[in-house]
Amino acid sequence: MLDKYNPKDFEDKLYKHWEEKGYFKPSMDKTKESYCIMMPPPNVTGKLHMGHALDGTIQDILIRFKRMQGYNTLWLPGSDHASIATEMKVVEKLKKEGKTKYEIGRDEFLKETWDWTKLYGGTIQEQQRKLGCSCDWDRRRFTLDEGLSEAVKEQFVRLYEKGLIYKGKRMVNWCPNCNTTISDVEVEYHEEDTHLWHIRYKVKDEDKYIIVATTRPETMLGDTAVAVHPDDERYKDLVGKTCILPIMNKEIPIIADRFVDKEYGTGAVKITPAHDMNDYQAGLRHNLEIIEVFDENFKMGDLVPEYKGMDLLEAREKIVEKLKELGALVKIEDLKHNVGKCERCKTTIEPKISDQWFVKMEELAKPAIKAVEDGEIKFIPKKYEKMYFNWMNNIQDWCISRQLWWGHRIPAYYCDDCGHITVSRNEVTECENCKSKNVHQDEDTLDTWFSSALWPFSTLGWPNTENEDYKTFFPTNVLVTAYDIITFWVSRMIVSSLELTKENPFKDVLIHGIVRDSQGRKMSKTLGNGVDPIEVIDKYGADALRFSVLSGTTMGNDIRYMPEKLDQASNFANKIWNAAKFIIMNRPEEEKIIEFAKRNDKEEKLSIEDKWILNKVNKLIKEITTNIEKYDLGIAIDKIYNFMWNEFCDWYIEMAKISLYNGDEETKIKTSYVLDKVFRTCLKLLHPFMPFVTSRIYEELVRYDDKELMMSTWPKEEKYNYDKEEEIVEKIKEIIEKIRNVRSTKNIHPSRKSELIFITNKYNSEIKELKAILLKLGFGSKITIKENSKNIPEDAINIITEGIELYMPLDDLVDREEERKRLEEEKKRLESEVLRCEKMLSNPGFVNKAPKAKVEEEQEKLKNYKEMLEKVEEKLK
RNA sequence: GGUCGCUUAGCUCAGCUGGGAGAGCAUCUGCCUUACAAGCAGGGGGUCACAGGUUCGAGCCCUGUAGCGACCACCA
Repeated sequence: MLDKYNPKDFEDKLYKHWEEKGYFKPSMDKTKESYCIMMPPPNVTGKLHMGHALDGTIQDILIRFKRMQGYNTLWLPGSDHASIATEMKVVEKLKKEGKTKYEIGRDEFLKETWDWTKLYGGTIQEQQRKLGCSCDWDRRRFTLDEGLSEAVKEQFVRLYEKGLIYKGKRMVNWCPNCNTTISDVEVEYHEEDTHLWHIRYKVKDEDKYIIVATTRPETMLGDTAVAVHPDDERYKDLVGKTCILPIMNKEIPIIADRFVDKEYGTGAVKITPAHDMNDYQAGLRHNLEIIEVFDENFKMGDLVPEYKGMDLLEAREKIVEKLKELGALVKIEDLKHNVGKCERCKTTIEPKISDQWFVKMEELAKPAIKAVEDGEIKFIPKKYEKMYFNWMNNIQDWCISRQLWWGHRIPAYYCDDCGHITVSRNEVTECENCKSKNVHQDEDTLDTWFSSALWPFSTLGWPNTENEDYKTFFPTNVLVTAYDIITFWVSRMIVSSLELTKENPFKDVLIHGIVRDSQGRKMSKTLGNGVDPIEVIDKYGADALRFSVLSGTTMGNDIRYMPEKLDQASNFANKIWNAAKFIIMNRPEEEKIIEFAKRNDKEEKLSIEDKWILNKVNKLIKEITTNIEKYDLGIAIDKIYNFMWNEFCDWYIEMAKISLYNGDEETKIKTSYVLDKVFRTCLKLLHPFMPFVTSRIYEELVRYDDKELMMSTWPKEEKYNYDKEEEIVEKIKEIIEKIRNVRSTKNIHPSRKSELIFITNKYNSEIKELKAILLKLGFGSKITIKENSKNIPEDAINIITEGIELYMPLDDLVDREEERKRLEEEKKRLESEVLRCEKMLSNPGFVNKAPKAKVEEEQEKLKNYKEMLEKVEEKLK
């Protein structure tokens, strides 16, 4: 029995039950088409945030929908080792204990980290369970699992053997705090107030100076050139000469290079190849010496003994002072400057030259671009394809090595004797070149994305492609994620999959937006404006949370978290809960309903309103199915909401009360049957969106079989022929609404009924048939049907609609003056409608060029408006 | 700087291949009608950012302007 709606009473219980029953597992039915989604793996030690809640809800809807449609569905969950994030947390923990990772050593550190992930690794999964995610937990994977680690090695070795992975000296972003390389996409730029120091370098053997502008005077010690733009008239005669670097008193060349911006600063720039990306590139072009100014800890090196060991900012001051002394400092300009910061720890990024591993991307990108161009992989919404192409067409080589311990260690082994590098799937103990036993493995690990790029297939056992899961579920169907990782992740999955499996990893890429706070700001730890989905679930229930992140949204657009929406959602859950209570409360014995359902002549027993609601829910099935297939989830859920609340509860249940309260036994059974059927269909359509409340209610409906809602079949459209009935009931609804409107504006108490006098020759029998409904919902005391307006009390309220005219005698309650005013306004309205139609129809362009149906529609409207207008005018005489 | 988006009711957002502007919340009025006051019934409220253009017809298509946002690149 249903008591009061309280999600806590059943949500956890139901989830446990589903899991125990094994409902989340694929059926592995060979006769059925498979449908597979790989859940984007959250950080192993992460906590669920609103983004996950949205992402999980969308995927769960798709999986539950396809499961009900009979597909062999797999939704595979898992987690990501998140090298930097996790390692930093453990480093912090060690710091609190007064230790560093170097002190305890690599093995001990990894052990600590595994313990850490085991301690916190289950949190997010428990939270996903609370959300209702129907994923197959037994198949969950972790990027550092044995199998997945094999896959990572396989990818590395294959790409290396094809010459697509290389080791190179490159200028990389170095975070001095994390002590690791950071990829370009992990650098955030923040604007800072700083200065532009103008320093003059004396041109050798001439009485001229060249003035350079720099934001980092401390790097000048490592300058190996000064560059100007080749077309810059100011400096043309200096190119090819040399100048003297102050402090160092060293001769450096003046070169011309196109990368220099003539307009910026002085148009002349100092070149420090060791500490600036552009300078490094320029250095390569001009064969400049690379002189490092800093040591490996980013303190001053020993170029000038005086500064050795100094902090960079301190050194900057000293050097500026010194330049002042030397008269080399021309001026200091204030400047707002974008400084690269580490995304995680916010430390200023230093460009650094180091040995790194790279993946050559240009060739790999080509088939990945083509797959999307050819429509084999579709982005939804399509606009994100542009983002993808934009990235892929300007692709840079991917730096995959990280100076971290937590992750997949690079399977490259160096020979201490001959320097040869051996790359292998297996541990190497002997140099393949010189057979020396003095080999050691690369100390670095691989970028986390290098392993998550394999997620769609490494999780299914790849490189073993002969196993059942791989054969059944790969390629997968849809990838669901937010737009912010299209470049990091989606693009790399497509690349890796096409290279390694020769298949597209998925068919559709469903992109959703980001959940923002109520003021539209990104939710972030530093702002402290994050909303904990678990707190929301505790307060409103998982169904409400799921509803609130989807209702009224569009795929790809950001979503603002609005607590009011949760009220709407739980009100809705409560509403259908109460509708269920009503249906059950007034229901005859179930057997009688089941028996009725089996009758061949049951259609004959149905009333107009039964056929109306059946026809409407039938159309709804089609619409919702199409909407979900097109990923229009926000539209779908709002349509179900609207149908259940406004059509089913507000209209059909109110109509059904008449039969249930006053009808005979057979009518009651018939009505209960229709209530059950329509409501059951709605629950099925709603189930993917709000799985808990729908399942709980479904248990209480008539039990035709033992199937639970989530394992029941998705409703199919019936071949009804009830359009006429639908039209009639809609007409009656229109009349009832007009009656209510008039009564409401006149403040007539509901208890005050009136006679309803209809004048019609079109809807005669229908009015008779729907008499009880008109009386109840239209506050009628009696219904009379006439053919003309003779003998009707003069002061009766008059309502005119297309085909039906209605009079309500309410003598003492009617103010004649007011009633006249009301009719005047109605007249005005109709006149403007007539005018509008006439205007359109008198436009030859419209009549000649618009589709015929549209023209006829307008002609029909004009006719009806004119008829109604005549009647109103007559009334006003 | 490049690319992509957004601008619709007081607020948050929908609006399908162009054919009379919608929802939720808020607000106002009237109702405790035996599923639900977490409710029922009714109402008010919009120059669809601005300016042009295409079209018989534009919230929707094209061009431009303004404001906001995201991503990429980069600023010596």
